[in-house]
Amino acid sequence: MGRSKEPTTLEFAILGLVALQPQSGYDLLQTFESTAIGNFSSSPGAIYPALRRLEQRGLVHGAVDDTRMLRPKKIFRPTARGDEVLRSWLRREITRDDVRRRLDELMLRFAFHCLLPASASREFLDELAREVDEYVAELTEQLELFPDEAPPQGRMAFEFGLENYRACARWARRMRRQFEEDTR
Amino acid sequence: MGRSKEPTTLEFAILGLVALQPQSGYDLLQTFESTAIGNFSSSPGAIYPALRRLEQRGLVHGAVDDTRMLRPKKIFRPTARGDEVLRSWLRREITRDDVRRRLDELMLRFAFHCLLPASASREFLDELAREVDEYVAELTEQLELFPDEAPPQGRMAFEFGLENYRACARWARRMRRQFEEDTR
DNA sequence: TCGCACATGTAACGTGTTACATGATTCA
DNA sequence: TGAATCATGTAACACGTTACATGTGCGA
Repeated sequence: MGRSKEPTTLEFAILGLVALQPQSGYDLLQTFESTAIGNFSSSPGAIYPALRRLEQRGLVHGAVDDTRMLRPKKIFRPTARGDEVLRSWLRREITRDDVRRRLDELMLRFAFHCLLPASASREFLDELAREVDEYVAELTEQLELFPDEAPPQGRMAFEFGLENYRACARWARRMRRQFEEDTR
Repeated sequence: MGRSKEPTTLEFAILGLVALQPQSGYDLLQTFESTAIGNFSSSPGAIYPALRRLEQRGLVHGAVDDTRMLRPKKIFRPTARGDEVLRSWLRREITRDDVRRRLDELMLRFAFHCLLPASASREFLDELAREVDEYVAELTEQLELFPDEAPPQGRMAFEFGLENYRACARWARRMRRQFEEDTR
C-alpha cells in the first residue's frame, strides 16, 4: 500500500472524475476526448497507466460491473484514502508557483470543488484573487523595466500574460459574488 | 548533420534567444531564471542537453570566446540552417490545435517576431484573431450544452478558459492596431 | 584560504506521446 | 461475415525534473 508520491495532474484529474461519477477506463477516455478536461492530456497510453498507478497506490479501486451489457467493465471509484488525498488537494493552499506556472491545474481543482462545501469555493476564490493581484503587481513592475527602445513584440507577449492574469482576478471576483448570492 | 526531428518548444526558445543575442549556456540559464521566458522550463538539466541537441542537429554552433575574462565561455549562435528552421517556425500557419493547447508556444513565437519584417507580425495577429474567434464560437456552443442543474464550478472553470480566449482575441486586435500605427 | 559567483555538465527517474495490438459484442 | 464500436492494454521513445558533481577565478 504505497504511501509515496504526489499524484500527477492527470492522476488528480482521473481521481476527481471517478469521485464525481464512478466509471471505467474507457468512460474516462471518452470524457477526456470529448470535454474540456481533455486539455489535460488524453489517449489510452496515458490514462490506463495512470489508472493502474492510482490503483497500486490504493487511491482508487476498480470493481467489475457485471450488470451484463456488452463486455463487463471495471468501474473505478476512489478509496477512502483516495478521497482524502483528493480533498486535501482541493483545499491545498494556493501558492505563487501555482499561479505562475500551474493556473490550469488550479482551474481543474476548482472544477472539482463541487465535492466540497461552498465555503471552500469562497475561500479558494478569495485566495486566488489575492495571489493573482500580488503577481500582477510583480509583473507590472517587470513590465516597466522593459527598455523603450527594444523591439515591441517581446513586450507585447508579456502584456498578454499580464492581461490573462488580470482577467483571472476579475473572473475570481465575479465568481465569488455568485457564491454569495447562491448562499445568502 | 541531422535532418530529423521537430525541435521542442524549449529548443525553439533557446534557438530564438541565441538568434536575438548570441550567448553561452550559462547566459541562457540566467535569462530563463530571471525573465518571463522561464515559464518554459528552466534549470541546467534541461538547457544544456537541449543546447547540445541543437548543436548536434546543426541548428546552433558554439564558438569559444577568449576575450579572456573569467572563464572562457562558449558563445552559441544559430547556423544558417538554424536560422531557417527558426524563421519557418515563426511563420508557420496557426492551427486550431496551437490555439487549443499551445497558446503559450504561440506567444513565444510572437515574442521572436522582431526577427521578421512587421508584415509577418500583422499576418500572425490577423490569423490568431481569426482562429481564436472560431474557437471561442466553438467553446460558446459547448457552454450552452452544460446542463443547468449541474454543479456550477465545472462550468465556471470552463468560463474562465473562454474568458481567456476572448481576452486573447482582444489583445491580438489591439496589437494589430499598434502595428498599423507604427508602419503608416 | 574560505566562500561565492561563474560555468558546465551528468545520471536516475518518471511520465506523456505515439503507435500498435488484441479481443469481445453488436449490427448490417 | 465483415465492419464498427466497445474495452483494455503495451512497448519504444524522448523529454523534463531533480539532484548531484566538478572546477575556475575573484574578492574578503
